[in-house]
Amino acid sequence: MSVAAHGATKRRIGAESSETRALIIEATELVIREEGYAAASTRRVALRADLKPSLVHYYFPTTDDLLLAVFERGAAQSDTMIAAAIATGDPVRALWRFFSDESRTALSVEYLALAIRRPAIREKIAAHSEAMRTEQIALFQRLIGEKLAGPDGCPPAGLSVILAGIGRAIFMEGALGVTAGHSEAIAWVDQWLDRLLPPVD
Amino acid sequence: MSVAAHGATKRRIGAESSETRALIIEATELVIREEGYAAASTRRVALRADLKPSLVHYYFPTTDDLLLAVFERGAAQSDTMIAAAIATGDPVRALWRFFSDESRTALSVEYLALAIRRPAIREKIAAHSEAMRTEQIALFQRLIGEKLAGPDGCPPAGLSVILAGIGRAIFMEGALGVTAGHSEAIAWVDQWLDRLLPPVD
Amino acid sequence: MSVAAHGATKRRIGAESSETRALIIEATELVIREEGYAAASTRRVALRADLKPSLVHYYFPTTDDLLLAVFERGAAQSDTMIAAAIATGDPVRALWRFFSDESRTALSVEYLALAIRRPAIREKIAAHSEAMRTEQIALFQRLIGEKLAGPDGCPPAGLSVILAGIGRAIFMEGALGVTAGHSEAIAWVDQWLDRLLPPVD
Amino acid sequence: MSVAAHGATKRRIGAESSETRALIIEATELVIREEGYAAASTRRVALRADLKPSLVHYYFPTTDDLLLAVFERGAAQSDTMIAAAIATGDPVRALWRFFSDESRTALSVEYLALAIRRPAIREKIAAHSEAMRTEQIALFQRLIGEKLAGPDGCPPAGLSVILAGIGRAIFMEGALGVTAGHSEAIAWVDQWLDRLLPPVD
DNA sequence: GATGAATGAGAATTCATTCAT
DNA sequence: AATGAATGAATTCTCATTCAT
Repeated sequence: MSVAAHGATKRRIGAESSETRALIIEATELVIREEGYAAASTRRVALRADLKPSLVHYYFPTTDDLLLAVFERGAAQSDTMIAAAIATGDPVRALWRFFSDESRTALSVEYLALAIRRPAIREKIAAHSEAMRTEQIALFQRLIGEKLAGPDGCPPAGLSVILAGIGRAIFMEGALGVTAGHSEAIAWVDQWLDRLLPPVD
Repeated sequence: MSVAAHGATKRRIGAESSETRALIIEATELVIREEGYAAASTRRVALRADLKPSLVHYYFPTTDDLLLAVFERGAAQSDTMIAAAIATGDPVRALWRFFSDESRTALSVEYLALAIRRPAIREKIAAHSEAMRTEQIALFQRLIGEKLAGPDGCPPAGLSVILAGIGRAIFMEGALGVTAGHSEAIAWVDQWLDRLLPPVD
Repeated sequence: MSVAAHGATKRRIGAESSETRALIIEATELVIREEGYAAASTRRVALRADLKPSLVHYYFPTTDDLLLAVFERGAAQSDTMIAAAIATGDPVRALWRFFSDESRTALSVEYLALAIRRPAIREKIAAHSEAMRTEQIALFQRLIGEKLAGPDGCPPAGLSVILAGIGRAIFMEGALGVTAGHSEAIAWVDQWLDRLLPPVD
Repeated sequence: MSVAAHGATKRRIGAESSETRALIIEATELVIREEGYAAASTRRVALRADLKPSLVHYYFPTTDDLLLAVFERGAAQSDTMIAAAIATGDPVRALWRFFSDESRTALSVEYLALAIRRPAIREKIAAHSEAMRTEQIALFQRLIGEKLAGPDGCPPAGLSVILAGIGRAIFMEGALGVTAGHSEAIAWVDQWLDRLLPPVD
């Protein structure tokens, strides 16, 4: 995710490497996580980071700049986690676990809401989602490509959508306090994956 | 305390039937749909409805009151659509169609985001989600209860979560412009349902 | 206090005798007592009286009309209490007791604040204060007129100011939580009155 | 948590020394004096100071912050005046003069009304009143402590309450236009003080 | 690098008042 | 006698952003 590195779209004071910059991004993510994206204002971020509001603007001239940076950092972390999952001996199940309970999911819902309101960010989010999807499809292709023909089988592309969708649904409903059917859905996915990818013991 | 003869106890200004009231709710839903729930401010709603902001407050003293009314109307519409789906000869597939492409889904995502931030509304949304889920589980139980044992089978409760989750994921990603894997996921669900509930032709 | 009776200054719907009218006045005094005069708005009064806001305006076209009516009722009650005090065998001490702990004092502070903001009401309050003072001076004149010459003595007019002032000060400070010196001041007044008006036993 | 290096912890925007800050406080006091504490709104203060309302909020985030600052400045001025009074050769009479005609009294009544409604301010005002009282009691103790036994005598603590109470009453009534008995009360206090503290000529 | 000052816009309410029925 | 609807003004507060130092 070196998307921002080449940039300087307008003016980009505050080197990418600045500690203060990192502090601000960290604080922003915290605010979003705790109070929602709508609360990610210059003021509140500054308060949380124990910095002056002006300093936030010094590093991130516009709110979009800030939000974008936060998203990019989050996306990079997400990428790292996914890469780690893929690097395990059982990538599909590791991904499924990532989708269904990783704390990243909380943020991804906020980003989604954010995307609807901020065109500048929407693009980045869409690009990142697309890239993740493409990568996963390739992975699944390698791993279960030949299973497609089975009566139970699923195209790799579909599998990615299905796992991500069910995982996110469980998280989102859980946030609301709705849990009926969750354990059944999880159990079904587990068994389904067992059929698609018999666990090697 | 028989003082309350004139009865303003709950100040339900603007009878449920008021035209203006309906107009405001309509405008609010439009705003939410187009600009996200965070945009549902008195001002913007009034602008869209071509009314004075004060009038919006006359009918809905607080923003929560307004948002709640909008959600309730939407939930009622949703209920009607679901009832219609259930009343068809093929309720499961009708529901799946409802989940995956009904325009209601757009709003349901906004409501979800809303619920996370507004406790007053969260309760209502959670209650409604829960009720929908319960109803669907009962329905699926009746229709596919005996299929549970099959190798492909799925507990009714899980099925509700899975269909809703995949449908919502497809819609949400679609809103972002991400579509990879969607048709494959839809095709898979269709075939899966064919196995669970062989279509009667 | 039949000041308002002849009136009809603008329009005076809602006969003086109406029960609803009395209810509104009662509710307004309650609101003022509990939340201060600034809270005495049409809405809040209506809420407290469990009436529709419009009805309050029906009886009291303007807020000044309402506030005036409330003050007048309060002044009348105050007058009654003072008359009762005077009718006792020991009018001066009864008055002193009235000044120093009657719940009326709470309201009188609010009315004072009110007077500063509402010229229409200021006049009435000033007139009432003046009348009370005049009446008391006459009373004190009758009772202690001859004491003036004593080394300890006090002109009747001054006595009225002094007793009212000390009483009000004790109440106002008490509302703040400041009580240092209060019991000493009260004791002093008691002894002073004993010297001015030896208690007849 | 050594993060707080840059230190915005308490966000004390606008150093105590700022000219604008002083201007706002000055304007607020003027508004309170002329229109009562309830009129001390952002808008009106800004108007009086010929500043934008936002700027007032920049210096005083909440109305309580503003009101508190104004009170504190006033209290400081009051303290200075009292200190000056005490420093004269005849502190009791100087204090009595301060109580009965200093323009500060006008504000102190407003503050009192304010204190009843604003808990945040109440504390400060109560603390200040208490401190003033304590200081005066000590002073009076030193000056007239031995007079306590006299037939005319008054405990120092009571004296403070009495002088302040009568002074404030005269001022408050004066503001309403009521003056009957004032000169008599003042004359009586003067003579009383002469007996308690024979003037040294 | 960093920061204080300033500002215009907008948000959520509250209110008094008017009017038509 | 009573009431629902409507409205303009005010209030408190939050925010993004600009600018000068």
